[in-house]
Amino acid sequence: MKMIDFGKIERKWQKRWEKEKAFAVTRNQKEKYYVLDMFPYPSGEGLHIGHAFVFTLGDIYARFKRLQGFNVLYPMGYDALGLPAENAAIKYKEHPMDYNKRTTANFMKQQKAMGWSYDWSRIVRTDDSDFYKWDQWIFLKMFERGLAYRKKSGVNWCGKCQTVLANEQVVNGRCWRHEEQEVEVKQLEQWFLKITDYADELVDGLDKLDWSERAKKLQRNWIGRSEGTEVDFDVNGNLWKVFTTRVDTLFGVTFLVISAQHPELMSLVTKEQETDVRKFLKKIKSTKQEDMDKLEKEGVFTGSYAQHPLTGEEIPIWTGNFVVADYGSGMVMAVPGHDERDYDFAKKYQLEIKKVVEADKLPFSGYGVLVNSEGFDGLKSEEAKNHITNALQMKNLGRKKKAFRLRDWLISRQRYWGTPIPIIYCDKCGIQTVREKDLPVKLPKKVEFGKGNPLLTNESWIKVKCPKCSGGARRETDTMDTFANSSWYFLRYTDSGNNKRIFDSKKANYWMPVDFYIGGPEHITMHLIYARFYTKFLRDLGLIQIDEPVRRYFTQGIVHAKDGEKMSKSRGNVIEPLKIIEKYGADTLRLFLVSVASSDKDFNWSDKGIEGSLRFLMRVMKHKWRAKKSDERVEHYVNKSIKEIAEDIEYMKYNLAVIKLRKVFDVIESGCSKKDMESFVKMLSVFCPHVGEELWSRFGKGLVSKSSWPKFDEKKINDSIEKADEALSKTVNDIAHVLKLIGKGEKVYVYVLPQEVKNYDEGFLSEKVGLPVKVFAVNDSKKYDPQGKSKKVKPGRPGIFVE
RNA sequence: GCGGGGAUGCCGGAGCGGUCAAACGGGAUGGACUCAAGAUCCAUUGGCUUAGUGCCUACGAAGGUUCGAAUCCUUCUCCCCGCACCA
Repeated sequence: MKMIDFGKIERKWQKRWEKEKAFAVTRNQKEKYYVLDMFPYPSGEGLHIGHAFVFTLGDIYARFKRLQGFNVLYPMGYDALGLPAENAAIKYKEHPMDYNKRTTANFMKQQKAMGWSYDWSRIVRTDDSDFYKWDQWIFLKMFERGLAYRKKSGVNWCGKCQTVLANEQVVNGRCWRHEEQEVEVKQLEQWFLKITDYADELVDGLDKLDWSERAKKLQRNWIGRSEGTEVDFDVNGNLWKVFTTRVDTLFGVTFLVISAQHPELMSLVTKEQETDVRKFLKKIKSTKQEDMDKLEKEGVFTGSYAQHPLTGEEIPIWTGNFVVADYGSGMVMAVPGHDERDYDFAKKYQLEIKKVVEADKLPFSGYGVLVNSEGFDGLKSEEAKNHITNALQMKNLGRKKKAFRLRDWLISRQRYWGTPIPIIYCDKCGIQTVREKDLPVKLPKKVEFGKGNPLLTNESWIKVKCPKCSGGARRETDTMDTFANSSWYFLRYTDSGNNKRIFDSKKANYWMPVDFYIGGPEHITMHLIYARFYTKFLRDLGLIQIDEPVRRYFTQGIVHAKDGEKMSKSRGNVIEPLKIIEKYGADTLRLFLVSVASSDKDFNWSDKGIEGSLRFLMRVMKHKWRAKKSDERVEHYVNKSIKEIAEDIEYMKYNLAVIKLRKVFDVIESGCSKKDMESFVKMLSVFCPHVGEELWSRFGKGLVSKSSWPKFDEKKINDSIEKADEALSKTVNDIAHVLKLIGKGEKVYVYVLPQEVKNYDEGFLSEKVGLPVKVFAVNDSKKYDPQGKSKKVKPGRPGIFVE
């Protein structure tokens, strides 16, 4: 049997699509639909199987929407700036710029080999200064509005990356890129973006998004909004703010604790306590980040006292290792009677414990009825919160307040291959922004790698005139976090060639928001938070009208190796898409990837499985497509599958869609109308576009990729046909069963109800059973029925006699 | 600790109140074709039983709701994933 040369067919159609720019789109009257795959980092390794999977998911959806008549924007680009590129380049002793050019070309070639239907005319790459110019522009706009600022604080430093990291890039105290690398906290002055200004909106906006509950929950957790009260405590005439979610326990406060990392800590420390406090701070500094979470609560008295805002009592202020410095105000009120942590601390240092909520046993951290709380006794915790906050408000010593776990985004990176931060330091004028007309600040090509930030090695790039006084000044050598680029690239696609503006608002407003975005779950608390922040900011600049960049976010599963293990070079179980394409063809790979499991679930690679997909495509390709009239049965199956497959695709149940596709093929294989053939090929083409085009070219006009999704006729869907089919195959089984029991037979007689005779084709039965089969209607007076089997006949269940 | 997601036949994986001994794929077994192999096609693939039937046991474990549960509820066990002294 001859193998079909899928490679040849695939190259032929890929060329054709390219030549005709089949998937390039512009704004038009049709309803738009924006499908987006996360732009990849163009690694030198090329496409991996994960890419093959996700991008196939997106491509199928984009093709489907296109056939449905939408004006589909489905772009592609390269997240080419960033540490991996720089590290890879260092490793291969090649400049990142050259390295990227090479790897991107290779990447693109592989993507084309997969048959993905991108609008290649809109390609965006972040290492192009035409792109990152706008990163810088956004930064300037943020700076103007006070959203980009420089601050000295404890920041996460990864020794392997040789740069600081954002909060989001620290996983369990380790670098997100180096599992083995513990993150160090360094006190450094760095650039931050004030994402916290949008924290509230970032939480509220989630409600209207079509994201999985899981994804929304993750973001909510990450932003971590809690609503409470800010209470002012007077310390020697200065008001110190304290955030609490439990003001109802305000009368149970017996001490305050200020974070040991609080910048103002020393101003509270009295002379007598100074030695103790310093000793304590020293001890804390020497503990590793890693051990921090297992640490016992410890603290030292500062010597200062605060005044209770309602009772006027003197409350000692301690400093402790368990208070987070940059959450709330870095100082907490301790209510040992109703908080376990405070209780432990109070026990350890013999501090007073008060009961202010009725409870059998302390500590009790639940809600209840207030006691020992002056005029608030008898109130329930929930109502007491409001009453006490009001009381504080009257004295102007407290107010409602929301606190967030989200921190401002640290975007400085001490590395070369990122967007230069457009800032100039002048000894005379201080921090100056680069003038808009001087953008982009291009990365200098000449730098030395290997010792700290490479940008520091190009003095002539660093030296610059101050934009204000024209005196000697120096450029900022930090570059931006790579996530800055990905925070808005989807907007650039809407007008990627624009060299005057970041994008044309009309175009962006037409295409945005992204209707369907596919990516991994790991991006929910990084990329997707940043992207939402940037979008809101650009909206506030008046550039776009939308509030949210992504309407529907779909998280795909992970492709594991055969045994369920992680794919890795060291294990030698890596599946390379290109090799698979060579062996089986891209369509087979595509089909296999989406038919194993539901797209949101992880699944394991299987060599057997892919052969199953190949077998199916071979069968389809070898089939002699000749049109004849479709009977009722064929029409039923075809129409039903058109309906159901569309639903399955819509809900990303590609695996189920494929099953149905296989089923229709079983039915139409024995012959169908031209229209039904076309319907099948159209549906198939979404999953296997090359095979689709090839078949289409035999009987359709133009490209199947640009045809339309078949329409189904509800009236042709007739489930009783399916029932009759089931009854028929049951009968075949029954006959086989009987034959098995009696050993052998020569002739089979089947007795059916008169109205069902048409469902039982003698030829079909004979073929399946392998013996001559004679069908009689039960009311046929001339029937041959020596054992009276026709008397047992029921609807859908014929009588059988074998002799 | 908090929150989320899982556990289905030899395997992968559908199903998410009846039509379920459970789609589809893979594997295995038997058969057809063939000199043979491969490919292809057909049948079987929980147990017992029977001229096509009937029964039993099954969807992590144990209970419960229901006329009826793989599907709903409760508890438990195990796995995966987020956050984690956030006041």
